[in-house]
Amino acid sequence: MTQAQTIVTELKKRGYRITPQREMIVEALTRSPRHVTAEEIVERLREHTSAVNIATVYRTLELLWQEGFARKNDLSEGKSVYATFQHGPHIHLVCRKCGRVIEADAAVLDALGKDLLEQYGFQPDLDHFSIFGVCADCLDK
Amino acid sequence: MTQAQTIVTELKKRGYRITPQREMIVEALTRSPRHVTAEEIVERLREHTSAVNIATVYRTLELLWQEGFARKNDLSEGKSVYATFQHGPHIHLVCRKCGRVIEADAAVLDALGKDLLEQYGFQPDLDHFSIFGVCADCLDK
DNA sequence: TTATCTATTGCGAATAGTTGCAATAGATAA
DNA sequence: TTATCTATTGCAACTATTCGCAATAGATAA
Repeated sequence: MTQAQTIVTELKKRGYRITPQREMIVEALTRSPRHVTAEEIVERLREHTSAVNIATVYRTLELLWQEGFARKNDLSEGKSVYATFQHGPHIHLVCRKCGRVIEADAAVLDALGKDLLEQYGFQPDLDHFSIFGVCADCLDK
Repeated sequence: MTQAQTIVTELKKRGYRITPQREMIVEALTRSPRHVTAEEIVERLREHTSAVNIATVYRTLELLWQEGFARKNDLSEGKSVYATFQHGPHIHLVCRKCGRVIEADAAVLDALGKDLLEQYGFQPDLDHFSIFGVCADCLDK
């Protein structure tokens, strides 16, 4: 069973209807080795089939995010990127001076995740996570 | 010397030109007791003077953020909010299920900030910070 | 003061993402 | 199967934000 099939089955179990559009979007997302934007998903689908409307792609990605099957990430590039969990957890350190994105090990967030759960009962999404700030190069200047 | 004057003086010292628009935007931002959107700034300014263009407001807020005089925050409400440092540090826990925003003490991030600086030379902006996840109520369901 | 240089503004167009609504089509039960 | 209910889609309009470019106006030096 592919990852896409697993997700679709689980969505159905949760009461969502399974449409060809949703199947194709989930398929495209799970096949992506990296983060993708909604626009990229539409382009990829256009290669195989008559286009799926971009509003549907946004709605489906939002659904997948809400249901915990995808990560949503704002890299401050003016658009959101989405991904499934295939590639290992990591966080993005985004420099607000030069815009550079450093990939850091998600392990630095372990303690934070534990605290938030214990103190606030809040389960944070801590992989594929963005933190804004100033990078080493820009600090020197 | 007001906070607005301090910021404007410092901007000038860093080589930026001081325009009436920038002065008014900084003034409006520092007077705001809460987070504000670019649109709210424009409305506030319209009360006193002929309107400042919204593109200028966006550009100025971006500048203030880059220079470290303002926080920029995405609450996943479809718009960014900005604030200065007058009100104490806190973080937002945004539930991706119900959209609820919980304000948490920024102290939970102290250890993280230290780690990022030591391991990556990265100085993160950790007050007025958003973390997405699932809140206690939605976890129960 | 005045001239000069170029950063900043305003405008309108472009991009990213969302939303209301009527039409379509999954899912369920008969 | 077929009918029914309503979730989902597509479309077009709308909101938030950015960008290119010509006009304007701070800052500096003469």
